[in-house]
Amino acid sequence: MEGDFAQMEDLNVVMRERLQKAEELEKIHVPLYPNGHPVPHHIKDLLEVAGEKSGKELESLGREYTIAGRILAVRSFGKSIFMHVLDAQERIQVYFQQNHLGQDSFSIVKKLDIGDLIRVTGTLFRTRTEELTLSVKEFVLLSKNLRPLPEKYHGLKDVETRYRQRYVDLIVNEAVRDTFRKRAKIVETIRRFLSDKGFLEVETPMMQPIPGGATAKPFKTHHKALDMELFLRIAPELYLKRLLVGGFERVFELNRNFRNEGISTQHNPEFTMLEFYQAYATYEDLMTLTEELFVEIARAVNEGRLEVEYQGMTIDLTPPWKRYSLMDALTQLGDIPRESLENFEKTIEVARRMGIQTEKFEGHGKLLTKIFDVAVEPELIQPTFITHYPVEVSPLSRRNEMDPGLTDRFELFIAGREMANAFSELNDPRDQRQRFQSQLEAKDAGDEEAHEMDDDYLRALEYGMPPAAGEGIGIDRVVMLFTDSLSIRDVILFPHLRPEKRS
RNA sequence: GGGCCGUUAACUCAGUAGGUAGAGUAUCUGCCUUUUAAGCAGAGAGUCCCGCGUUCGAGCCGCGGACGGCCCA
Repeated sequence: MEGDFAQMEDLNVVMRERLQKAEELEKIHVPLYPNGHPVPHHIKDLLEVAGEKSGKELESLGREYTIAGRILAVRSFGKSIFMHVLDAQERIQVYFQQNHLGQDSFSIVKKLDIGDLIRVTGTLFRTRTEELTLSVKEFVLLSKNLRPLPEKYHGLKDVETRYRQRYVDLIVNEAVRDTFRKRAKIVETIRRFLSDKGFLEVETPMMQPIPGGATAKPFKTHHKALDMELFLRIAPELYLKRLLVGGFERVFELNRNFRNEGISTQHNPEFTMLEFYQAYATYEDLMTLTEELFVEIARAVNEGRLEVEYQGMTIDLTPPWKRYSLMDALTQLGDIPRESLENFEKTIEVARRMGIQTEKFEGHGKLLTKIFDVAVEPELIQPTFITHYPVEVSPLSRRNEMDPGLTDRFELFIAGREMANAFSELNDPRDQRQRFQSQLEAKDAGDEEAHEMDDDYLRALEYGMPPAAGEGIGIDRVVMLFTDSLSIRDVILFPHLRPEKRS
């Protein structure tokens, strides 16, 4: 194997020296990548044990601990060496002394590099500056570093490198580790919240013959053996509602969707979505449930506080949140006179004046939402539900009983962004068929994002779907909110980037 | 897709008027047994993103391209 090292590319001077050092270690029978060295403690445990104990108290304990981690810093004196070691949660200083270890062993310590993974066993004490430190009695090199870590003080800043080599970003940037721990905590909280309420977690197809449940451009793929076209899902919605027909009354799925659209600070081609469906509930029930869920998340990751600092704004999640119908939002928050939105012609005029591009296939309802996106959405900093979207833009939502041109639907906005979309579900197969039909007409007129006809979904509805409400929540955006992240790429471990060019 | 900005040593960054590149960290050598951005002395390290052009001469100016960031659609 050792010969292969020579084949590693772009060997700079530092790497060549590390390789040489590694080979010297092998020559004196120090394995570079051994296994079978169990690690009974975490640094966190040592910090807990030490607590406020004085150096004397610690030394009188005399107890030995074994931890493992990555060397982050080395301060070497002639016959003693300090290092900082980082494990999955914490870091601690370790101290090697020649007269404790013996000359042979100490000469190996001197060959250790920043970036190496080591296991150390020793006792706790405090230095003159009261820093908790492990005095090493025994150590094992667990994995040799050949590629130097970024600078210890400024760390890794280059955004491109941080995304491409997230492993390095995670090693050197504590805040990044925190963000992804928080992300995990949020996901865990959501799962527990729903499962406590009797929701069943399910997995439905990511590869779908008909991409449905949302209006978006799909990714296309191909199944060789079946010689058929498949699409990566843009939403799990229609499958989850088939499960309501099947008799599960509460289901959820928390997983990836794929949309073949532009990339921005708000959009990654694959993103994580929660969708849940509850039989016998309405969209109004889900507004309350959503408030509850966000409170639960805040309790878990925001030290229980309902005020979240986001990009200099203070967002107050205390329920109940404001509610406006789309039309009220346009007139009251957007300051657009109601008369000028009452029909298609007048609304086109408003859109033109605001510099909004319109397409031939877009009707009155679509225009209203486009005006909303420009005039109202960015202003919705505090959590706000916008309700009663037009049927035209809601092909899967139940009609409002008072006004059949509108739907029993809401979207949730926080910090000027859409966070959730929910509605009472359309379960009348006759109406659903007509809605699909008008989507097909929009498609023929050039709307690439129009919904497809899905005959099996209609067949399912014909068996009878319980009245229900369903909701989708963009998990990446929720994580952005709670981690004060400006870009979606900061909450996705490996965001999509163009391929690195091979030099 | 459009606009603006960026790309220089492994990392963080300087770079004079256009005269073939510099610091700190990291690395190596020497000294050093409680340091912590350890210290002191010395050394090595570059496809200045790529290509073409202007020029006696380009990291720097012009054009084209790649990748990335932010904003807009």
